[in-house]
Amino acid sequence: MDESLEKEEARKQREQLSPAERERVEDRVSALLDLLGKAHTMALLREFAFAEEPLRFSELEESLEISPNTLSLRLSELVDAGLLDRESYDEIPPRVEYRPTERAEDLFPAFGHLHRWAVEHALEVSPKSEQE
Amino acid sequence: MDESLEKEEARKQREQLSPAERERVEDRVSALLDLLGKAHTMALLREFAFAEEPLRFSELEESLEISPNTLSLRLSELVDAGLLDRESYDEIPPRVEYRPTERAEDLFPAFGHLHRWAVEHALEVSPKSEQE
DNA sequence: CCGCATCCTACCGGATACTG
DNA sequence: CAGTATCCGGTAGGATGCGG
Repeated sequence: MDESLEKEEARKQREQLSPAERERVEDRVSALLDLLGKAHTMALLREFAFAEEPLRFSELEESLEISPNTLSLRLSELVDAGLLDRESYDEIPPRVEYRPTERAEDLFPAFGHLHRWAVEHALEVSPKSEQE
Repeated sequence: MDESLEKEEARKQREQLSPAERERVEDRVSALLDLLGKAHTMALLREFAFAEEPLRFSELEESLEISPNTLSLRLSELVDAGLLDRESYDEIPPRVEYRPTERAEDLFPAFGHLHRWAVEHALEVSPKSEQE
């Protein structure tokens, strides 16, 4: 079975890290998934993943259906997390632009992986007798 | 720039899917991250990712610090999602074993990707005056 | 040993109205 | 335009105790 092989490799990868490092990394992953698991975060990042242009508050507010309250919160979380850069121009009317950081760009391929997984597998949310 | 290249590829990948399919896939990813973002879920799956043996309720209850209530909930969510199989043996004392499904095994490499990302990048949880 | 039932609290996220 | 302020219902998840 090459499941075992993959597992082996994962294990090796993992053991190359010192226990302290390993914990730090695992905490990071948890923190990341914690963030990604919040409402709209993925949808938000998807917008940025496929946009060439920086995006503005009201653009996002429209294209996703999300209350300004929550949008504001999510955006600042993502900025704090270092996944988005926020640039505000002091004009009238005010203009604020968000763009993904390199760190976020590095993350997008990982989404690709999840995306690929999702093409073939789904979580069984609907208890019908459909898959496999 | 090969960021653009990656983005290009992602875009292509994405456009090969019909709009309907695309939405289904994106919903799946969201559902997945929704689940993974919940408390303890990642820690739980990590246990299974590195275990050769099936795991039992009380093992998990100890190795992670999690109330039986929540553990039970998470486990059944994962079972419902088709990521874990639950096998209960009618013995005395009762024995229940959980093991990852193939679908979960297919997911673990994606974790590897996130793991690798986390080795080099962290979310900036400690924001001081270090940017700009 | 496994894990559900119950209770209880904290926080999340939506709606709406308002300000620089 | 880009948010903040306020209110409020829903739910997540910890603690505890009991049942199979």
